[in-house]
Amino acid sequence: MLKEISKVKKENISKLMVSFSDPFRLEIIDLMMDGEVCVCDIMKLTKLSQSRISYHIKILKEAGLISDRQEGRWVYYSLNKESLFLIKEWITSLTDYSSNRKRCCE
Amino acid sequence: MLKEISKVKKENISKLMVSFSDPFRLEIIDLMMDGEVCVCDIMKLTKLSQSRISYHIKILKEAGLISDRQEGRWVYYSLNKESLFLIKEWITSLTDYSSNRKRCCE
DNA sequence: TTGATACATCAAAATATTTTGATGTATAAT
DNA sequence: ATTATACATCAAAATATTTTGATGTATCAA
Repeated sequence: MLKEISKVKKENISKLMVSFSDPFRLEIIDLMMDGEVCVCDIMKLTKLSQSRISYHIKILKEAGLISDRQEGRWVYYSLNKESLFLIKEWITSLTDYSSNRKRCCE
Repeated sequence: MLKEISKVKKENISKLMVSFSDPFRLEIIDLMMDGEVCVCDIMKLTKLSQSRISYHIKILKEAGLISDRQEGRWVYYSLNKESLFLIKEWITSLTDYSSNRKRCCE
Protein backbone atom coordinates (compact mmCIF):
# COMPACT_ATOMS: atom_id res chain seq x y z
CA MET A 1 0.00 0.00 0.00
CA LEU A 2 1.11 3.55 -0.70
CA LYS A 3 0.76 4.36 2.98
CA GLU A 4 3.55 1.94 3.73
CA ILE A 5 5.84 3.39 1.10
CA SER A 6 8.26 5.80 2.74
CA LYS A 7 8.07 9.58 2.41
CA VAL A 8 11.23 9.47 0.33
CA LYS A 9 9.68 7.06 -2.12
CA LYS A 10 6.52 9.14 -2.26
CA GLU A 11 8.55 12.19 -3.22
CA ASN A 12 10.33 10.12 -5.84
CA ILE A 13 6.98 9.04 -7.25
CA SER A 14 5.82 12.62 -7.30
CA LYS A 15 8.90 13.79 -9.21
CA LEU A 16 8.68 10.87 -11.60
CA MET A 17 5.05 11.65 -12.31
CA VAL A 18 5.87 15.29 -12.97
CA SER A 19 8.59 14.16 -15.34
CA PHE A 20 5.97 12.16 -17.23
CA SER A 21 3.51 15.04 -17.37
CA ASP A 22 4.78 16.86 -20.43
CA PRO A 23 3.90 15.65 -23.95
CA PHE A 24 7.38 16.46 -25.29
CA ARG A 25 8.99 14.52 -22.49
CA LEU A 26 6.76 11.59 -23.34
CA GLU A 27 8.01 11.87 -26.91
CA ILE A 28 11.60 11.83 -25.72
CA ILE A 29 10.89 8.85 -23.48
CA ASP A 30 9.33 7.16 -26.48
CA LEU A 31 12.54 7.61 -28.46
CA MET A 32 14.51 6.03 -25.63
CA MET A 33 12.51 2.83 -25.81
CA ASP A 34 14.79 1.53 -28.55
CA GLY A 35 17.92 2.24 -26.55
CA GLU A 36 20.31 5.10 -26.04
CA VAL A 37 19.85 8.43 -27.77
CA CYS A 38 21.75 11.67 -27.79
CA VAL A 39 20.37 15.20 -27.92
CA CYS A 40 21.24 15.45 -31.62
CA ASP A 41 19.13 12.36 -32.31
CA ILE A 42 16.21 13.89 -30.45
CA MET A 43 16.69 17.11 -32.39
CA LYS A 44 16.54 15.29 -35.69
CA LEU A 45 13.55 13.20 -34.71
CA THR A 46 11.42 15.77 -32.89
CA LYS A 47 12.37 19.13 -34.40
CA LEU A 48 12.59 20.62 -30.92
CA SER A 49 15.30 23.19 -30.30
CA GLN A 50 18.50 22.11 -28.60
CA SER A 51 18.04 24.12 -25.41
CA ARG A 52 14.46 23.03 -25.17
CA ILE A 53 15.54 19.41 -25.33
CA SER A 54 18.26 20.01 -22.77
CA TYR A 55 15.69 21.51 -20.44
CA HIS A 56 13.40 18.50 -20.67
CA ILE A 57 16.31 16.11 -20.39
CA LYS A 58 17.26 17.85 -17.17
CA ILE A 59 13.80 17.32 -15.70
CA LEU A 60 13.88 13.65 -16.63
CA LYS A 61 17.36 13.26 -15.20
CA GLU A 62 16.55 14.99 -11.93
CA ALA A 63 13.53 12.76 -11.50
CA GLY A 64 15.84 9.78 -11.86
CA LEU A 65 14.04 8.52 -14.93
CA ILE A 66 17.02 8.55 -17.25
CA SER A 67 20.75 7.96 -16.99
CA ASP A 68 23.51 9.52 -19.03
CA ARG A 69 26.83 8.36 -20.32
CA GLN A 70 29.30 10.66 -21.98
CA GLU A 71 31.45 9.51 -24.87
CA GLY A 72 33.57 12.20 -26.39
CA ARG A 73 31.36 15.05 -27.44
CA TRP A 74 28.21 13.01 -27.21
CA VAL A 75 26.05 12.29 -24.21
CA TYR A 76 23.92 9.19 -24.47
CA TYR A 77 20.69 9.04 -22.53
CA SER A 78 18.70 5.96 -21.66
CA LEU A 79 15.75 4.97 -19.52
CA ASN A 80 16.45 3.94 -15.98
CA LYS A 81 14.63 0.66 -15.47
CA GLU A 82 14.72 0.88 -11.68
CA SER A 83 12.62 4.03 -11.71
CA LEU A 84 10.16 2.52 -14.12
CA PHE A 85 9.89 -0.44 -11.81
CA LEU A 86 9.22 1.82 -8.84
CA ILE A 87 6.33 3.46 -10.66
CA LYS A 88 4.95 0.13 -11.77
CA GLU A 89 5.06 -1.09 -8.20
CA TRP A 90 3.19 1.98 -7.06
CA ILE A 91 0.52 1.68 -9.73
CA THR A 92 0.13 -1.96 -8.78
CA SER A 93 -0.43 -1.00 -5.17
CA LEU A 94 -3.21 1.30 -6.37
CA THR A 95 -4.91 -1.37 -8.44
CA ASP A 96 -4.79 -3.76 -5.52
CA TYR A 97 -6.80 -1.48 -3.23
CA SER A 98 -9.66 -3.12 -1.43
CA SER A 99 -12.94 -2.36 -3.08
CA ASN A 100 -14.95 -2.47 0.15
CA ARG A 101 -17.45 0.30 -0.17
CA LYS A 102 -17.81 2.47 2.86
CA ARG A 103 -20.25 5.22 3.66
CA CYS A 104 -18.98 8.62 4.62
CA CYS A 105 -20.29 11.97 5.88
CA GLU A 106 -22.71 10.38 8.37
CA MET B 1 5.70 -0.89 -27.69
CA LEU B 2 4.41 2.62 -27.26
CA LYS B 3 4.69 3.13 -31.00
CA GLU B 4 2.03 0.53 -31.50
CA ILE B 5 -0.30 2.14 -28.98
CA SER B 6 -2.76 4.33 -30.82
CA LYS B 7 -2.70 8.13 -30.80
CA VAL B 8 -5.85 8.13 -28.72
CA LYS B 9 -4.25 5.96 -26.11
CA LYS B 10 -1.15 8.14 -26.13
CA GLU B 11 -3.26 11.17 -25.39
CA ASN B 12 -4.96 9.25 -22.61
CA ILE B 13 -1.59 8.39 -21.13
CA SER B 14 -0.53 12.00 -21.36
CA LYS B 15 -3.64 13.21 -19.53
CA LEU B 16 -3.34 10.49 -16.93
CA MET B 17 0.26 11.43 -16.30
CA VAL B 18 -0.67 15.07 -15.90
CA SER B 19 -3.36 14.05 -13.45
CA PHE B 20 -0.68 12.28 -11.42
CA SER B 21 1.69 15.22 -11.50
CA ASP B 22 0.34 17.23 -8.58
CA PRO B 23 1.23 16.30 -4.98
CA PHE B 24 -2.27 17.10 -3.71
CA ARG B 25 -3.81 14.91 -6.36
CA LEU B 26 -1.49 12.12 -5.31
CA GLU B 27 -2.78 12.63 -1.76
CA ILE B 28 -6.35 12.40 -2.95
CA ILE B 29 -5.55 9.28 -4.97
CA ASP B 30 -3.95 7.87 -1.85
CA LEU B 31 -7.18 8.36 0.07
CA MET B 32 -9.11 6.51 -2.61
CA MET B 33 -7.01 3.40 -2.19
CA ASP B 34 -9.25 2.25 0.64
CA GLY B 35 -12.41 2.71 -1.44
CA GLU B 36 -14.86 5.45 -2.17
CA VAL B 37 -14.52 8.90 -0.69
CA CYS B 38 -16.51 12.09 -0.93
CA VAL B 39 -15.22 15.66 -1.05
CA CYS B 40 -16.14 16.15 2.61
CA ASP B 41 -13.95 13.19 3.53
CA ILE B 42 -11.06 14.65 1.59
CA MET B 43 -11.64 18.00 3.29
CA LYS B 44 -11.46 16.43 6.73
CA LEU B 45 -8.41 14.36 5.89
CA THR B 46 -6.35 16.84 3.91
CA LYS B 47 -7.38 20.28 5.16
CA LEU B 48 -7.62 21.52 1.58
CA SER B 49 -10.41 23.96 0.77
CA GLN B 50 -13.56 22.66 -0.87
CA SER B 51 -13.15 24.43 -4.19
CA ARG B 52 -9.53 23.44 -4.33
CA ILE B 53 -10.51 19.80 -3.91
CA SER B 54 -13.24 20.14 -6.52
CA TYR B 55 -10.69 21.56 -8.94
CA HIS B 56 -8.32 18.63 -8.48
CA ILE B 57 -11.15 16.13 -8.61
CA LYS B 58 -12.13 17.60 -11.95
CA ILE B 59 -8.65 17.07 -13.35
CA LEU B 60 -8.64 13.47 -12.14
CA LYS B 61 -12.09 12.88 -13.57
CA GLU B 62 -11.32 14.39 -16.95
CA ALA B 63 -8.24 12.22 -17.20
CA GLY B 64 -10.46 9.21 -16.60
CA LEU B 65 -8.64 8.23 -13.47
CA ILE B 66 -11.63 8.33 -11.19
CA SER B 67 -15.33 7.61 -11.40
CA ASP B 68 -18.15 9.24 -9.51
CA ARG B 69 -21.46 8.07 -8.14
CA GLN B 70 -24.01 10.42 -6.68
CA GLU B 71 -26.15 9.44 -3.72
CA GLY B 72 -28.34 12.19 -2.40
CA ARG B 73 -26.23 15.17 -1.57
CA TRP B 74 -23.02 13.21 -1.65
CA VAL B 75 -20.82 12.30 -4.57
CA TYR B 76 -18.61 9.30 -4.07
CA TYR B 77 -15.35 9.10 -5.96
CA SER B 78 -13.28 6.03 -6.58
CA LEU B 79 -10.27 4.96 -8.62
CA ASN B 80 -10.91 3.67 -12.08
CA LYS B 81 -8.99 0.42 -12.34
CA GLU B 82 -9.05 0.33 -16.12
CA SER B 83 -7.06 3.55 -16.32
CA LEU B 84 -4.58 2.30 -13.79
CA PHE B 85 -4.21 -0.81 -15.88
CA LEU B 86 -3.59 1.24 -19.00
CA ILE B 87 -0.77 3.10 -17.32
CA LYS B 88 0.71 -0.09 -15.96
CA GLU B 89 0.65 -1.57 -19.44
CA TRP B 90 2.41 1.47 -20.81
CA ILE B 91 5.09 1.45 -18.12
CA THR B 92 5.59 -2.23 -18.80
CA SER B 93 6.10 -1.53 -22.48
CA LEU B 94 8.81 0.94 -21.47
CA THR B 95 10.63 -1.52 -19.23
CA ASP B 96 10.56 -4.12 -21.96
CA TYR B 97 12.47 -1.98 -24.45
CA SER B 98 15.40 -3.67 -26.13
CA SER B 99 18.67 -2.67 -24.55
CA ASN B 100 20.65 -2.97 -27.78
CA ARG B 101 23.04 -0.07 -27.70
CA LYS B 102 23.33 1.87 -30.87
CA ARG B 103 25.67 4.62 -31.90
CA CYS B 104 24.31 7.90 -33.12
CA CYS B 105 25.50 11.17 -34.62
CA GLU B 106 27.97 9.48 -36.96
C1' DT C 1 45.42 27.30 -32.03
C1' DT C 2 41.43 27.90 -34.61
C1' DG C 3 37.12 26.58 -35.72
C1' DA C 4 33.35 23.43 -35.47
C1' DT C 5 30.35 20.32 -32.96
C1' DA C 6 27.56 18.67 -28.94
C1' DC C 7 25.50 19.94 -25.23
C1' DA C 8 24.52 22.81 -20.74
C1' DT C 9 23.05 26.94 -18.55
C1' DC C 10 21.00 31.37 -18.01
C1' DA C 11 17.69 35.23 -17.70
C1' DA C 12 13.65 37.08 -19.66
C1' DA C 13 9.32 36.36 -21.84
C1' DA C 14 5.52 33.51 -22.81
C1' DT C 15 2.31 30.38 -21.25
C1' DA C 16 -0.07 27.15 -18.13
C1' DT C 17 -1.54 25.65 -13.77
C1' DT C 18 -3.18 26.37 -9.25
C1' DT C 19 -5.38 28.89 -5.55
C1' DT C 20 -8.77 31.91 -3.63
C1' DG C 21 -13.09 33.68 -2.54
C1' DA C 22 -17.58 34.40 -4.28
C1' DT C 23 -21.56 32.63 -6.25
C1' DG C 24 -24.58 28.85 -8.16
C1' DT C 25 -27.26 24.44 -8.02
C1' DA C 26 -29.28 20.41 -6.21
C1' DT C 27 -30.71 17.74 -2.31
C1' DA C 28 -32.64 17.25 1.99
C1' DA C 29 -34.12 18.37 6.70
C1' DT C 30 -37.18 21.50 9.56
C1' DA D 1 -41.16 27.77 2.25
C1' DT D 2 -36.82 28.27 4.55
C1' DT D 3 -32.50 26.92 5.76
C1' DA D 4 -28.45 23.98 5.73
C1' DT D 5 -25.39 20.81 3.48
C1' DA D 6 -22.52 18.99 -0.35
C1' DC D 7 -20.47 20.07 -4.12
C1' DA D 8 -19.56 22.61 -8.81
C1' DT D 9 -18.18 26.63 -11.26
C1' DC D 10 -16.27 31.07 -12.10
C1' DA D 11 -13.07 35.00 -12.66
C1' DA D 12 -9.09 37.09 -10.81
C1' DA D 13 -4.74 36.65 -8.58
C1' DA D 14 -0.85 33.97 -7.42
C1' DT D 15 2.44 30.85 -8.75
C1' DA D 16 4.89 27.49 -11.60
C1' DT D 17 6.44 25.69 -15.86
C1' DT D 18 8.04 26.13 -20.44
C1' DT D 19 10.16 28.44 -24.32
C1' DT D 20 13.44 31.39 -26.46
C1' DG D 21 17.69 33.21 -27.71
C1' DA D 22 22.15 34.18 -26.05
C1' DT D 23 26.22 32.68 -23.99
C1' DG D 24 29.35 29.13 -21.86
C1' DT D 25 32.16 24.80 -21.72
C1' DA D 26 34.28 20.69 -23.30
C1' DT D 27 35.77 17.81 -27.03
C1' DC D 28 37.62 17.05 -31.33
C1' DA D 29 39.45 17.83 -36.11
C1' DA D 30 42.20 20.47 -39.24
